[in-house]
Amino acid sequence: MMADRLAERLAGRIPAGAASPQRRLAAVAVELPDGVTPPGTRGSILRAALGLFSEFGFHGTSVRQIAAAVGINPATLYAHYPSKEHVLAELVFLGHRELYLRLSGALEQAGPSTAGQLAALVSEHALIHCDYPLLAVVANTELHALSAELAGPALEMRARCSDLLLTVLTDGAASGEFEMSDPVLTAIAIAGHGMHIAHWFVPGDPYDRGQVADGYAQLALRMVGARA
Amino acid sequence: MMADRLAERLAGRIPAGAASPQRRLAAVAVELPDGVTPPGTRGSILRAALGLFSEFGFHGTSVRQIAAAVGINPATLYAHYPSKEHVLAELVFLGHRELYLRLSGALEQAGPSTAGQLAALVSEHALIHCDYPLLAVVANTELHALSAELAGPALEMRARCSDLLLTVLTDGAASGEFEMSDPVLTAIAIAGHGMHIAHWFVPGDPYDRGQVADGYAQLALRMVGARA
DNA sequence: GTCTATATCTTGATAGAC
DNA sequence: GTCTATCAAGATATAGAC
Repeated sequence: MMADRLAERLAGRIPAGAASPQRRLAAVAVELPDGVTPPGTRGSILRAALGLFSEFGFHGTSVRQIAAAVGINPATLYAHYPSKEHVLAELVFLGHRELYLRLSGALEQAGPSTAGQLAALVSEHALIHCDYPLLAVVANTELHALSAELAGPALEMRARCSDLLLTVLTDGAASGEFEMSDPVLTAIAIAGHGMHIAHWFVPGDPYDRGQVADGYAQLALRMVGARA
Repeated sequence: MMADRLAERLAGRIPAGAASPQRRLAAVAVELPDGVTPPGTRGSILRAALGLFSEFGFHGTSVRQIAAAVGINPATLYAHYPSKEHVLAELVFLGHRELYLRLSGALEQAGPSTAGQLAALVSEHALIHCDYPLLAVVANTELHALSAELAGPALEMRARCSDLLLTVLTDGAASGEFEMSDPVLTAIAIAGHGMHIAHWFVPGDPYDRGQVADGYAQLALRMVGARA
């Protein structure tokens, strides 16, 4: 089976790449969605912080490390951001906004069947976590390091994303297209899949993004008891 | 629907308890498995560190904070542990060992049908995350803060746990009891459910631990295409 | 905007009395 | 085992020259 290597990697017996087996995520490429990276040094700071925060966490990363990764003096960072926390806040918000935009876009393009809508939602959810695993890990696991004020805008986006999924599930249950013993528990389980992907996915090893999206969409349809 | 409050909480509109909505986990009770807590001050340190690490992370918690929570002088901690990292290492290992012990125990008590074995494994996996959410969060999200040497024993336990699940899934696929397009991807998705529970579960709000275990077992059986 | 230099504070960990 | 006292390093952030 081609996926044997992945099973071994997930069991911790094969580290992804040359890294240690207890890394927080398997991916390495530092990438931000198109059109959202600020120009110049500000953007460089954001990308460097993304790489470091995803690997070592917010509290495990110092301003000096970020500056060194960018190739600037630590003091220069403060010409672009008022604090280290504000750098994290921008990343966390970017991640959540991108998620909402892509999920709502996918839902708009889906047809009228709730099964199709669910598949579109779950596929897109998987794809964004394949495309931006570092951003997803930072947005999700470092959100708690923000003050309530700085976390607020991201939480608003998160709430909207939850609503999208829950609406599709309850619609499907109401129309009889789905058959679930507990729509909320099912929604929770499906929503958890995306974040998990960000931790283990490495492009083409052994799956590509499309295979992951299809696989999880199929699983979700089974979970909701969609009539085949 | 009774679970509406949970949906609202997960969307971030109702914080669990009085805490901030961006907490890393919803639970609050600091608990360690029976018979594993060291006696005296060493045990108090472990419990205090568990509460703080789960909330603020390893790098977000200082030795002084741990000592203050225990009611001892910071220097006293070093009479029981050689470093802060060693406190974390003990927690991480305890969590992983407990998981392996309970999973393998559940599997031994299950009958010969692979569907029953899967249900037993998934139920137990859910239950332990309901019972010890703080320990689960620390064991999983702070493992990366350990050196390779200190993380090793926990990783060994983790590998064994992965094997248990993957064996049941491939057995079920071989016997025809299950029907999956991709057993590895399915195993990954099912394994991810447990950790997720540790983040959102609060006893009785609105589910009790048994309902969560049953719900996830049912979902897993659907995911593997078990013949009803 | 970027730098040098530094203020101020907190950190993990140790020495040594009791 | 627990304390007081403290060290040395690293943290975030600022002042001010260019």
